[in-house]
Amino acid sequence: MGSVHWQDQDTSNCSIGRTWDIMGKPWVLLILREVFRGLHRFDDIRRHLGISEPVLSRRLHGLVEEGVLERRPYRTPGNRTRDEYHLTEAGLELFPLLVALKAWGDRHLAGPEGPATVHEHQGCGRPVVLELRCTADHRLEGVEGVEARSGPAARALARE
Amino acid sequence: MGSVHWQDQDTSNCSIGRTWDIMGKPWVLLILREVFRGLHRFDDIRRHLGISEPVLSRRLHGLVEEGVLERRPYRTPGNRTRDEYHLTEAGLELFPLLVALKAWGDRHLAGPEGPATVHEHQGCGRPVVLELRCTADHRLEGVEGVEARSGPAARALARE
DNA sequence: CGGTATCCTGAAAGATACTG
DNA sequence: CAGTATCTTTCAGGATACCG
Repeated sequence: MGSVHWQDQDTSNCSIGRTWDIMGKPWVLLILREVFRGLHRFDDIRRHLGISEPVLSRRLHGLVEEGVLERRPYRTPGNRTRDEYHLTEAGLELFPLLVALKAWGDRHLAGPEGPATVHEHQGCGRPVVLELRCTADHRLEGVEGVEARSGPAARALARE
Repeated sequence: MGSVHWQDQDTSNCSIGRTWDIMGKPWVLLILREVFRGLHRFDDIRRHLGISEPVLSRRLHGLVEEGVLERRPYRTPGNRTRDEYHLTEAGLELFPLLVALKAWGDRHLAGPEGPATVHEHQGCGRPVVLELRCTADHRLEGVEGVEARSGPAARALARE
């Protein structure tokens, strides 16, 4: 069978689209930002974001189901145990996504004062940046130099 | 008190929120994915995504306005000139964002066949990856080792 | 405090028809 | 081909009330 022409590929099975199906819902990325910042409890997140309870509840459930967050029981003295929401291994791997979002915003949308938060390498104290490189350790300056090719799961686009 | 619609919330002080205000709208990232893939014309994008014309039109206008895309006139023989949509400098800088999205999806949501597209370093042929490092060139393995601190534009959270 | 159930509402996606 | 205008409809977020 002939190879699929690159522009006729069906993108519905694309990883960007799939990830987007989870992360693209309203509030999700903002919720994750708060969890990365160290907020783990329902009401803390709710108050910081100004999100309504039902939506926050729904989103947290969804993220637990997707394996991005996990419940972790805790109890404050005198109260029954409750659940905190923490990032799973998979969730922690979303950090670059947030960094990418933040980096672009810092560069193109920041106010005159600069960013509200900075990420530093602990100990070293230098700013953290995202870098594109290949596995042979060549640094890439941007999209030029990158070639997109059909992968194993490429499918042809259905004709109309 | 006037309620704040979720898209009008005060994200003005956070780069993630600001970027999200643009990129978080439905279809936007998928549209950009197509443009990065080399699709530049209205109908091509429309057919590949299955998006409705009014929405595509609105999104393209928005992205032009935000400085992410620019119109570039072209003409096919015998027809009047039309516009293609191309990434601006700022738009090209969104590439890491798409890579981050794709990388996470490849790792956590891919089917058994693997990814539908692969990005390679041109010439070298090795896969392209996104790496977190600090400006002193220390490679970071993830969020551990990253310290988030208040930046110049930090503001206190308004009391309720 | 940490949610769930219900209802209401509005924004925005899609279908369709039309235009240059 | 590249859109715009209009209309309909759906869906999801917010308010509110309530429960363990």
